[in-house]
Amino acid sequence: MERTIEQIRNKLSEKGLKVTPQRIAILDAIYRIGSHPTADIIIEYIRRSNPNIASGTVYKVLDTLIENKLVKRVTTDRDVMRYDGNMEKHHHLYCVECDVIEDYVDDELDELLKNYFENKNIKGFHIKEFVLQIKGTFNKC
Amino acid sequence: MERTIEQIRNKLSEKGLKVTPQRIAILDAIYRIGSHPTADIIIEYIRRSNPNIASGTVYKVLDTLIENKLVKRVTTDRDVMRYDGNMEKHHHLYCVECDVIEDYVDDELDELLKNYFENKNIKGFHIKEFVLQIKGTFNKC
DNA sequence: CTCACTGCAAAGGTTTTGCAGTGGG
DNA sequence: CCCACTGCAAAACCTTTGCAGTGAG
Repeated sequence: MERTIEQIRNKLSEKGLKVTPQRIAILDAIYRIGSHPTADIIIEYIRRSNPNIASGTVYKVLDTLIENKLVKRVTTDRDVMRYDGNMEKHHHLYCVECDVIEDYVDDELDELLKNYFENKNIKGFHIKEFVLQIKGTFNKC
Repeated sequence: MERTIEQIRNKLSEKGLKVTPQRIAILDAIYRIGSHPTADIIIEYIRRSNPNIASGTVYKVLDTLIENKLVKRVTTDRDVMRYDGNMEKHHHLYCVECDVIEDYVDDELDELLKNYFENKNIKGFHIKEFVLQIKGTFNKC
């Protein structure tokens, strides 16, 4: 995944979005922070270099980025939303100790699930996507 | 899963919890509503027969039930929490159209995943549990 | 230039907290 | 009886919204 400022500008304009400093900063923050940050962590991160960004703006931009498939929400069983800038097909490792969420990419697994459910045919339901949460602990925890 | 009032009383006292009318009502509501309700739906449901229950109480009781493994949080990418009274190992079908979440029990799938990851051995991570979200649409949607 | 975007501040919705009073064991 | 639990109300949070002003194309 390419992530220089120039490449962020390109991603935005490819989607027909105006390339504003705020949008660049938010995408850049998500990429740099890496660990599926909350809106609040993104806001704090950006304010270090750009103290004037409004939190309302961050939420609006995140919605826009999600609509335009540049960012995904990460599902958790907490009530604070977390965001993910990796748009490749992947799953997540959830640490139940420290709340860290790490990407887990595994094409073989996707193939396995796809095949399994093709034969399974759940009645009355049409599958679009799988999201596997792998919960456990990192050794360092 | 047994769910009469008497059985609910037993579940509570087995965990060493005081058997209060509020706790019974909340567990009973979750079982009866079935469809992974929000706290708000639980509160409305209970108030029909017990108008005096405080919403703070419901949240406190839900936390207690979760700590004592009588209820689980359901993972979603929304900011409202949903609750699940089915403590058997199972996964969920998520309808992206109508927000319905339905239980999906499949021991064969659990076996498949268990075996797959036993050989896989993710470095630095110790797996405790899998949660598979199966996203799609019900035919009626 | 113009319309989409931002900043600001207020409002909305959900969940948590503190405390006095109650009731289950 | 006593301590855990409940009701009530306020507060804390996170997120959304409205609007006037700004700036990207």
